[in-house]
Amino acid sequence: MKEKAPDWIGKVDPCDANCPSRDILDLIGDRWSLLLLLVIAQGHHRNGELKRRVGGISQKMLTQTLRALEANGLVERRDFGTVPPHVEYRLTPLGVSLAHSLTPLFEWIEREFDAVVAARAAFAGREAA
Amino acid sequence: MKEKAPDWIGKVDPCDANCPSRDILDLIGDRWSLLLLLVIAQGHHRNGELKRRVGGISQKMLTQTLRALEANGLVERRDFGTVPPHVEYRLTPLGVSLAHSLTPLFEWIEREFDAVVAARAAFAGREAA
DNA sequence: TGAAGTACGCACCTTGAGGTAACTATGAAA
DNA sequence: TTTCATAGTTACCTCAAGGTGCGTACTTCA
Repeated sequence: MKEKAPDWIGKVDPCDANCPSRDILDLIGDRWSLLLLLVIAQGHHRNGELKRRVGGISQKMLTQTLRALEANGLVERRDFGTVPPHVEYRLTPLGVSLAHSLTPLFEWIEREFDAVVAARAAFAGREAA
Repeated sequence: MKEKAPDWIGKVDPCDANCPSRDILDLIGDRWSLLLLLVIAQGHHRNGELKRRVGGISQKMLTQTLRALEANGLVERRDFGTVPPHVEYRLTPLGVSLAHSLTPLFEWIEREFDAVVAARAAFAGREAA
Protein backbone atom coordinates (compact mmCIF):
# COMPACT_ATOMS: atom_id res chain seq x y z
CA MET A 1 0.00 0.00 0.00
CA LYS A 2 1.39 3.29 -1.10
CA GLU A 3 -0.25 6.44 0.02
CA LYS A 4 0.32 8.23 -3.26
CA ALA A 5 1.88 6.99 -6.43
CA PRO A 6 5.08 8.96 -6.78
CA ASP A 7 4.96 10.59 -10.19
CA TRP A 8 8.58 11.61 -10.06
CA ILE A 9 10.27 8.29 -10.40
CA GLY A 10 11.65 7.51 -13.80
CA LYS A 11 14.82 6.80 -15.66
CA VAL A 12 16.77 9.30 -13.58
CA ASP A 13 17.17 7.89 -10.10
CA PRO A 14 18.68 10.19 -7.49
CA CYS A 15 18.56 7.30 -5.05
CA ASP A 16 21.32 5.64 -6.98
CA ALA A 17 24.57 6.91 -5.51
CA ASN A 18 26.17 6.70 -8.94
CA CYS A 19 23.52 8.54 -10.90
CA PRO A 20 24.78 11.96 -11.99
CA SER A 21 21.48 13.43 -10.92
CA ARG A 22 22.99 13.29 -7.46
CA ASP A 23 25.30 16.08 -8.50
CA ILE A 24 22.34 18.16 -9.55
CA LEU A 25 20.62 17.43 -6.29
CA ASP A 26 23.74 18.45 -4.42
CA LEU A 27 23.86 21.67 -6.36
CA ILE A 28 20.22 22.43 -5.73
CA GLY A 29 20.36 21.19 -2.20
CA ASP A 30 22.66 23.98 -1.22
CA ARG A 31 21.48 26.89 0.83
CA TRP A 32 23.45 29.48 -1.12
CA SER A 33 22.49 28.12 -4.52
CA LEU A 34 18.83 28.24 -3.63
CA LEU A 35 19.06 31.76 -2.26
CA LEU A 36 21.13 33.07 -5.15
CA LEU A 37 18.75 31.61 -7.69
CA LEU A 38 15.98 33.32 -5.79
CA VAL A 39 17.66 36.69 -5.60
CA ILE A 40 18.88 36.72 -9.20
CA ALA A 41 15.38 35.84 -10.33
CA GLN A 42 14.23 38.84 -8.33
CA GLY A 43 16.24 41.05 -10.63
CA HIS A 44 19.52 41.56 -8.84
CA HIS A 45 22.48 40.99 -11.06
CA ARG A 46 25.72 42.41 -9.74
CA ASN A 47 28.21 40.91 -7.32
CA GLY A 48 27.93 43.55 -4.62
CA GLU A 49 24.19 43.71 -4.97
CA LEU A 50 23.83 39.98 -4.49
CA LYS A 51 26.16 40.01 -1.54
CA ARG A 52 24.13 42.71 0.15
CA ARG A 53 20.84 40.94 -0.55
CA VAL A 54 21.84 37.49 0.65
CA GLY A 55 22.48 37.96 4.33
CA GLY A 56 25.48 36.16 5.72
CA ILE A 57 27.12 35.02 2.51
CA SER A 58 30.86 35.58 2.23
CA GLN A 59 32.53 36.87 -0.91
CA LYS A 60 34.20 33.52 -1.31
CA MET A 61 30.98 31.52 -1.21
CA LEU A 62 29.28 34.04 -3.46
CA THR A 63 31.87 33.67 -6.21
CA GLN A 64 32.13 29.94 -5.69
CA THR A 65 28.40 29.37 -5.85
CA LEU A 66 27.98 31.62 -8.86
CA ARG A 67 30.67 29.62 -10.65
CA ALA A 68 28.89 26.39 -9.85
CA LEU A 69 25.61 27.75 -11.14
CA GLU A 70 27.38 28.95 -14.25
CA ALA A 71 29.09 25.59 -14.74
CA ASN A 72 25.69 23.93 -14.70
CA GLY A 73 24.20 26.29 -17.23
CA LEU A 74 21.80 27.97 -14.83
CA VAL A 75 23.41 31.37 -14.72
CA GLU A 76 25.16 33.41 -17.36
CA ARG A 77 28.06 35.62 -16.42
CA ARG A 78 28.69 38.77 -18.43
CA ASP A 79 31.93 40.60 -17.83
CA PHE A 80 31.89 44.09 -19.31
CA GLY A 81 35.66 44.25 -19.11
CA THR A 82 35.62 47.79 -17.83
CA VAL A 83 37.61 49.18 -15.01
CA PRO A 84 36.46 49.34 -12.30
CA PRO A 85 35.00 45.89 -12.92
CA HIS A 86 31.41 45.53 -14.01
CA VAL A 87 30.00 42.01 -14.09
CA GLU A 88 26.40 40.90 -14.38
CA TYR A 89 24.82 37.58 -13.61
CA ARG A 90 21.57 36.54 -15.23
CA LEU A 91 19.49 33.41 -15.28
CA THR A 92 19.70 31.38 -18.45
CA PRO A 93 16.45 29.95 -19.84
CA LEU A 94 17.41 26.76 -18.01
CA GLY A 95 17.83 28.73 -14.81
CA VAL A 96 14.49 30.42 -15.29
CA SER A 97 12.77 27.06 -15.70
CA LEU A 98 14.43 25.82 -12.54
CA ALA A 99 13.35 28.92 -10.66
CA HIS A 100 9.80 28.22 -11.74
CA SER A 101 10.07 24.66 -10.49
CA LEU A 102 11.23 26.00 -7.15
CA THR A 103 8.30 28.37 -6.79
CA PRO A 104 6.04 25.76 -5.13
CA LEU A 105 8.77 25.04 -2.61
CA PHE A 106 9.15 28.67 -1.60
CA GLU A 107 5.39 29.02 -1.53
CA TRP A 108 5.21 25.99 0.73
CA ILE A 109 7.72 27.54 3.10
CA GLU A 110 5.69 30.72 3.28
CA ARG A 111 2.42 28.89 3.66
CA GLU A 112 3.50 26.24 6.16
CA PHE A 113 6.12 28.24 7.97
CA ASP A 114 4.03 28.64 11.10
CA ALA A 115 3.05 24.98 11.07
CA VAL A 116 6.69 23.92 10.99
CA VAL A 117 7.62 26.26 13.81
CA ALA A 118 4.71 24.93 15.85
CA ALA A 119 5.69 21.33 15.13
CA ARG A 120 9.21 22.12 16.15
CA ALA A 121 8.07 23.61 19.45
CA ALA A 122 5.80 20.66 20.11
CA PHE A 123 8.62 18.22 19.45
CA ALA A 124 10.98 20.14 21.70
CA GLY A 125 8.36 20.07 24.42
CA ARG A 126 7.85 16.32 24.05
CA GLU A 127 11.58 15.69 24.27
CA ALA A 128 12.01 17.87 27.33
CA ALA A 129 9.18 16.08 29.13
CA MET B 1 8.49 46.92 -4.53
CA LYS B 2 11.27 45.85 -6.82
CA GLU B 3 11.46 45.61 -10.57
CA LYS B 4 10.13 42.15 -11.31
CA ALA B 5 8.15 41.22 -8.22
CA PRO B 6 8.51 37.46 -7.89
CA ASP B 7 5.45 35.83 -6.41
CA TRP B 8 7.37 34.08 -3.66
CA ILE B 9 8.53 37.03 -1.68
CA GLY B 10 6.49 37.95 1.33
CA LYS B 11 6.68 38.24 5.05
CA VAL B 12 8.96 35.25 5.29
CA ASP B 13 12.34 36.23 3.91
CA PRO B 14 14.94 33.49 3.61
CA CYS B 15 17.44 36.13 2.51
CA ASP B 16 17.44 37.47 6.02
CA ALA B 17 20.11 35.57 7.88
CA ASN B 18 18.04 35.83 11.05
CA CYS B 19 14.74 34.63 9.65
CA PRO B 20 13.88 31.16 10.98
CA SER B 21 12.90 30.17 7.47
CA ARG B 22 16.62 29.74 6.96
CA ASP B 23 16.44 26.71 9.21
CA ILE B 24 13.71 25.26 7.06
CA LEU B 25 15.74 25.97 3.95
CA ASP B 26 18.73 24.28 5.53
CA LEU B 27 16.61 21.26 6.35
CA ILE B 28 15.17 21.07 2.85
CA GLY B 29 18.44 21.93 1.24
CA ASP B 30 19.99 18.75 2.43
CA ARG B 31 20.66 15.88 0.10
CA TRP B 32 19.57 13.20 2.54
CA SER B 33 16.42 15.00 3.63
CA LEU B 34 15.32 15.40 0.05
CA LEU B 35 16.02 11.78 -0.79
CA LEU B 36 14.39 10.43 2.34
CA LEU B 37 11.29 12.48 1.78
CA LEU B 38 11.23 11.07 -1.73
CA VAL B 39 11.68 7.47 -0.68
CA ILE B 40 9.24 7.57 2.21
CA ALA B 41 6.66 9.11 -0.10
CA GLN B 42 7.26 6.17 -2.38
CA GLY B 43 5.98 3.88 0.33
CA HIS B 44 9.06 2.67 2.12
CA HIS B 45 8.77 2.95 5.84
CA ARG B 46 11.29 0.92 7.79
CA ASN B 47 14.81 1.79 8.78
CA GLY B 48 16.56 -0.99 6.90
CA GLU B 49 14.36 -0.53 3.89
CA LEU B 50 15.20 3.17 3.69
CA LYS B 51 18.86 2.49 4.13
CA ARG B 52 18.84 0.00 1.32
CA ARG B 53 16.89 2.32 -0.98
CA VAL B 54 18.96 5.42 -0.45
CA GLY B 55 22.33 4.53 -1.86
CA GLY B 56 25.30 5.68 0.15
CA ILE B 57 23.60 6.82 3.31
CA SER B 58 25.12 5.70 6.58
CA GLN B 59 23.10 4.47 9.55
CA LYS B 60 24.15 7.55 11.44
CA MET B 61 22.94 10.01 8.84
CA LEU B 62 19.76 8.02 8.34
CA THR B 63 18.80 8.24 11.99
CA GLN B 64 19.98 11.81 12.27
CA THR B 65 18.05 12.97 9.23
CA LEU B 66 14.91 11.10 10.22
CA ARG B 67 15.06 12.79 13.63
CA ALA B 68 15.38 16.18 12.00
CA LEU B 69 12.42 15.49 9.75
CA GLU B 70 10.46 14.31 12.77
CA ALA B 71 11.45 17.37 14.78
CA ASN B 72 10.05 19.55 12.04
CA GLY B 73 6.77 17.71 11.86
CA LEU B 74 7.35 16.23 8.42
CA VAL B 75 7.68 12.61 9.41
CA GLU B 76 5.99 10.55 12.09
CA ARG B 77 7.90 7.82 13.86
CA ARG B 78 6.01 4.80 15.13
CA ASP B 79 7.83 2.42 17.41
CA PHE B 80 5.98 -0.87 17.83
CA GLY B 81 8.00 -1.64 20.91
CA THR B 82 8.51 -5.22 19.88
CA VAL B 83 11.68 -7.17 19.99
CA PRO B 84 13.37 -7.39 17.57
CA PRO B 85 12.67 -3.72 16.99
CA HIS B 86 10.02 -2.65 14.54
CA VAL B 87 9.81 1.03 13.70
CA GLU B 88 7.94 2.72 10.89
CA TYR B 89 8.32 6.18 9.45
CA ARG B 90 5.48 7.87 7.62
CA LEU B 91 4.90 11.29 6.18
CA THR B 92 2.65 13.54 8.20
CA PRO B 93 0.09 15.62 6.29
CA LEU B 94 2.63 18.42 6.45
CA GLY B 95 5.26 16.12 4.97
CA VAL B 96 2.90 15.06 2.21
CA SER B 97 2.23 18.66 1.29
CA LEU B 98 5.95 19.34 1.17
CA ALA B 99 6.51 16.29 -1.01
CA HIS B 100 3.92 17.66 -3.40
CA SER B 101 5.71 20.98 -3.49
CA LEU B 102 8.90 19.19 -4.37
CA THR B 103 7.35 17.33 -7.26
CA PRO B 104 8.08 20.09 -9.80
CA LEU B 105 11.69 20.11 -8.71
CA PHE B 106 12.14 16.39 -9.25
CA GLU B 107 10.26 16.66 -12.51
CA TRP B 108 12.60 19.44 -13.55
CA ILE B 109 15.61 17.29 -12.79
CA GLU B 110 14.22 14.49 -14.91
CA ARG B 111 13.22 16.79 -17.73
CA GLU B 112 16.32 18.98 -17.84
CA PHE B 113 18.84 16.42 -16.74
CA ASP B 114 20.39 16.08 -20.17
CA ALA B 115 20.47 19.84 -20.64
CA VAL B 116 22.41 20.28 -17.42
CA VAL B 117 24.88 17.58 -18.30
CA ALA B 118 25.36 19.19 -21.72
CA ALA B 119 25.85 22.62 -20.18
CA ARG B 120 28.35 21.16 -17.79
CA ALA B 121 30.33 19.57 -20.60
CA ALA B 122 30.22 22.79 -22.60
CA PHE B 123 31.49 24.76 -19.64
CA ALA B 124 34.28 22.30 -18.99
CA GLY B 125 35.27 22.53 -22.63
CA ARG B 126 35.31 26.32 -22.54
CA GLU B 127 37.49 26.33 -19.43
CA ALA B 128 39.95 23.83 -20.83
CA ALA B 129 40.36 25.84 -24.01
C1' DT C 1 46.37 62.70 -0.48
C1' DG C 2 43.88 59.27 0.95
C1' DA C 3 39.65 56.30 1.27
C1' DA C 4 36.17 53.66 -0.78
C1' DG C 5 33.87 50.91 -4.35
C1' DT C 6 34.34 47.03 -7.79
C1' DA C 7 35.03 41.94 -8.56
C1' DC C 8 37.53 39.00 -7.56
C1' DG C 9 42.02 35.24 -6.45
C1' DC C 10 44.73 33.04 -3.04
C1' DA C 11 46.57 31.29 1.29
C1' DC C 12 45.64 30.02 5.90
C1' DC C 13 43.18 27.89 9.46
C1' DT C 14 39.35 26.31 12.20
C1' DT C 15 35.21 23.87 12.86
C1' DG C 16 31.97 20.65 12.29
C1' DA C 17 29.81 17.34 9.14
C1' DG C 18 29.81 12.89 8.49
C1' DG C 19 32.13 8.15 8.02
C1' DT C 20 33.52 3.91 10.59
C1' DA C 21 33.47 0.62 14.10
C1' DA C 22 32.03 -1.27 18.29
C1' DC C 23 28.20 -2.24 21.42
C1' DT C 24 23.13 -2.76 23.03
C1' DA C 25 19.15 -6.69 23.51
C1' DT C 26 16.47 -10.45 21.60
C1' DG C 27 14.27 -14.02 18.74
C1' DA C 28 14.50 -16.92 14.80
C1' DA C 29 16.82 -19.67 11.75
C1' DA C 30 20.74 -22.84 10.24
C1' DT D 1 25.60 -22.87 19.21
C1' DT D 2 26.59 -19.52 16.33
C1' DT D 3 25.02 -16.24 13.20
C1' DC D 4 21.79 -12.76 11.38
C1' DA D 5 18.32 -9.17 11.36
C1' DT D 6 16.25 -5.44 13.83
C1' DA D 7 17.01 -0.29 15.14
C1' DG D 8 19.50 2.03 17.02
C1' DT D 9 23.60 4.79 20.33
C1' DT D 10 28.18 6.29 21.24
C1' DA D 11 32.99 7.42 20.68
C1' DC D 12 36.52 8.51 17.68
C1' DC D 13 38.76 10.53 13.78
C1' DT D 14 39.40 12.67 9.37
C1' DC D 15 38.77 15.71 5.67
C1' DA D 16 37.01 19.37 3.43
C1' DA D 17 33.58 23.22 3.61
C1' DG D 18 33.80 27.59 4.41
C1' DG D 19 35.31 31.95 7.12
C1' DT D 20 38.90 35.61 7.43
C1' DG D 21 42.15 38.56 5.69
C1' DC D 22 45.21 40.36 2.28
C1' DG D 23 46.49 41.68 -2.55
C1' DT D 24 45.16 43.78 -7.22
C1' DA D 25 44.31 47.53 -10.76
C1' DC D 26 41.79 51.43 -11.49
C1' DT D 27 38.47 55.44 -10.70
C1' DT D 28 35.92 58.70 -8.37
C1' DC D 29 34.70 61.28 -4.40
C1' DA D 30 36.04 63.97 -0.21
